[in-house]
Amino acid sequence: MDVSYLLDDLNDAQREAVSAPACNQLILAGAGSGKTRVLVHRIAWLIQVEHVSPHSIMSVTFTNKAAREMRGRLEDLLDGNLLDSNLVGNSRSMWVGTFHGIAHRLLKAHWKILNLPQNFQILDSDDQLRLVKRVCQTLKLDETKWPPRQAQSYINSQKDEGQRPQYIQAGGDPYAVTMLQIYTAYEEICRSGGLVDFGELLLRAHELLLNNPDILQHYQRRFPFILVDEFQDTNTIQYAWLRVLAGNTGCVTAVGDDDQSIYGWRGAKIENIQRFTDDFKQSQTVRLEQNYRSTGLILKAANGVIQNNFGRLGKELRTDAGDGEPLSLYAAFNEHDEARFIVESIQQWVKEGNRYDSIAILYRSNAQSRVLEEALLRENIAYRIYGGQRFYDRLEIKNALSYLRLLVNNNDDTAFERVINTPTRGIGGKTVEQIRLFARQEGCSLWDSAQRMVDEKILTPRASGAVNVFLQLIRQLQVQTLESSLDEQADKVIKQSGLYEFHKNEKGEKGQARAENLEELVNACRAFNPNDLATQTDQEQQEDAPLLVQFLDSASLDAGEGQADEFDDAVQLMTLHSAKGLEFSRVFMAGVEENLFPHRMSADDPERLEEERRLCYVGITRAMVKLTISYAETRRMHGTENFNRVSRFVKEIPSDCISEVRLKTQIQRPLGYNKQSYKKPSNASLQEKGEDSGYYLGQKVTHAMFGDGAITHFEGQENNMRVQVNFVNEGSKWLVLQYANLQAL
DNA sequence: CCAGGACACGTTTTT
DNA sequence: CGTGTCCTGG
Repeated sequence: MDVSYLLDDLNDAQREAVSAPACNQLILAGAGSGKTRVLVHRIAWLIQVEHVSPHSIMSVTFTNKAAREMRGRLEDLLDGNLLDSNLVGNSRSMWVGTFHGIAHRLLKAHWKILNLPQNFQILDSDDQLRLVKRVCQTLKLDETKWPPRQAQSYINSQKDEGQRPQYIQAGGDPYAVTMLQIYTAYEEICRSGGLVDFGELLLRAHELLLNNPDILQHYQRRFPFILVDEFQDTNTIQYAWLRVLAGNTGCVTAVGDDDQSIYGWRGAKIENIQRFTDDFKQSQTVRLEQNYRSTGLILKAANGVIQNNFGRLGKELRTDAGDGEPLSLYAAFNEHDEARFIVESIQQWVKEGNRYDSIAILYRSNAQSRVLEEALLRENIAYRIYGGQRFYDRLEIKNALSYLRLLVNNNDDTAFERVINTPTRGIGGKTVEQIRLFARQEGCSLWDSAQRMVDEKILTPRASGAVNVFLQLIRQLQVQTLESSLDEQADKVIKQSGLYEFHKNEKGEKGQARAENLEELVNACRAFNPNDLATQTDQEQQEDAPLLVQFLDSASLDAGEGQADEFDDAVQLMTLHSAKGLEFSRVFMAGVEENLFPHRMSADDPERLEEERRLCYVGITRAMVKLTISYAETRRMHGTENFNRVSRFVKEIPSDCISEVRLKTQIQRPLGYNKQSYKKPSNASLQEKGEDSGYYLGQKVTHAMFGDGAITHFEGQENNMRVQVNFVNEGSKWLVLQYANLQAL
């Protein structure tokens, strides 16, 4: 059998990883080093050379997008080259999915032993927050003192750490005591209502294996080969689950990059990748350091920055490509100047024959996008913002899905509450509260409670009528869509419930957009094919659930990225976090200033600072051809002017990689402009400070080394006072007044 | 029900 | 400054 296609076109390190005889393997894959390719070829190698049945392989990712890509590329590779068609068919029996998707599947298969209802509901973070709010109300907690959001994140981080409430020691700490109280009550509601949040999926999947030796043994035999992508992003419970599942016999291939670990703040443990070789015995480590994405100078800059981190597993990117253009650094006066500069550079780049969609503008925080958008809008440049609200999280979509969920299961209280008065049908909060109360008394669902309150005439005639209309509507839809296809079903539901009209009539462009999204949902239903799911169905599952149920489950676990509106040729705007995994010919990193990047909140904790540095490394390595870094000397944040210095990360870039962009015209900042922006500073006026010093804004001065210039900013007081001077020949500089020895002109 | 005002808040985000 | 949330009065 000719398997050369599996190793052709790979470099030495890649070949070593693909053909490794070792059981456990850690693949440290630098940015742009062909990671997915290696992973896919490794799986194909196992199947074709090691004769591992696809049935025995599990491949785990973090996002559905990654899972889909993995399966797609694997099928492409195998379809073209596998002669044994039996194996091709079998490749579908491999499990490829997200941690959550696979956990969900385990819970679905073993619902009985887990004491879950067969049709347990998945709570997304929105549902979860509503529930936490209700718990706080029930416990009569002051919402201002104990914000439900905080409680929610407490619960989630406890679950990420594998902590059940009964094992948490609150001690005498009133914060911990209250949080624990909420957690405990929340969990009780979830248990009795058959509700499972995202963290619970992982926690239950872990407990399932831990507490049931026979089930564990079954899966250990079934999956002797496990591959995990983005291993540096695993959290405590995911790592624990993997260790249990692998046991002493399973072979784990972990692919990741400790230098790209940027999700510590949501529970990811970089330690997991660092301790892999200790916990998974006799593993071999392969480093993929050859980069196929960026020019030499971009990589040199990236390496220069990341080498300032301690405790790295060690890796240095290299390329056969030439140096390329140096990085550019632009010191803007303020965020508007920065945006203007970026837009002009974009226009220039496009004039040189490049497309808009080869460009990305990356920033640390979402708030930065507004000014950039305005500048793009002014010049009529199409742009797309990544990572806004996700499709299945949108209000109108959640409403539509709630109707569908009610059709499947009348007793779905979360869905019931959501749509009983959406669109408005005269059922107010008081009526709903009564229904809720009665349900609690009788220990029944909201649906049953509502039905009985109508039947037994407990409600006022008016409320009763309205509630009955709602109950009838749902029943009617149930009957009418019995024979319908999924998309017909969705279409009928959104139209006949009045949801479509309701959203369409919302004022402004919002109505239009929401109506379009609802139509898009129908399209998504039409396109839905359970076989496309990254997690496949197989014989172990007793019987296939109805299509609608499968669709709803997949909607709960998938952001629905495909449904986002995409422009053809647009500049891409996104945070540095959402840029991970992507690449662009031309990258702008904006707002690279102290206090913004690294963010103020991370600056004094060394570990968090290192994570910021990794984020910077991620940003730099997105660029293929040209990287431009910019920062603003003045930036308006939260309504006040901030004077930030260039980020320490810029100083970590070797100086021969980067060239500073000079202003095209000197005295770019007309003094009137500056004065204007200083008209309304609050009491501690900067102008006053300036006057204290004997200098004034706009003052022409001369400096022994830098020549002539004009004062544009003041900062600090007395001995620490610094002034910013825009020099005719040297550009703008901050100087400590005490030492600068300026001469007034 | 909804418009409008007071008020709080202000990294990063997937499932 | 800007946005989102909550509350109130019509």
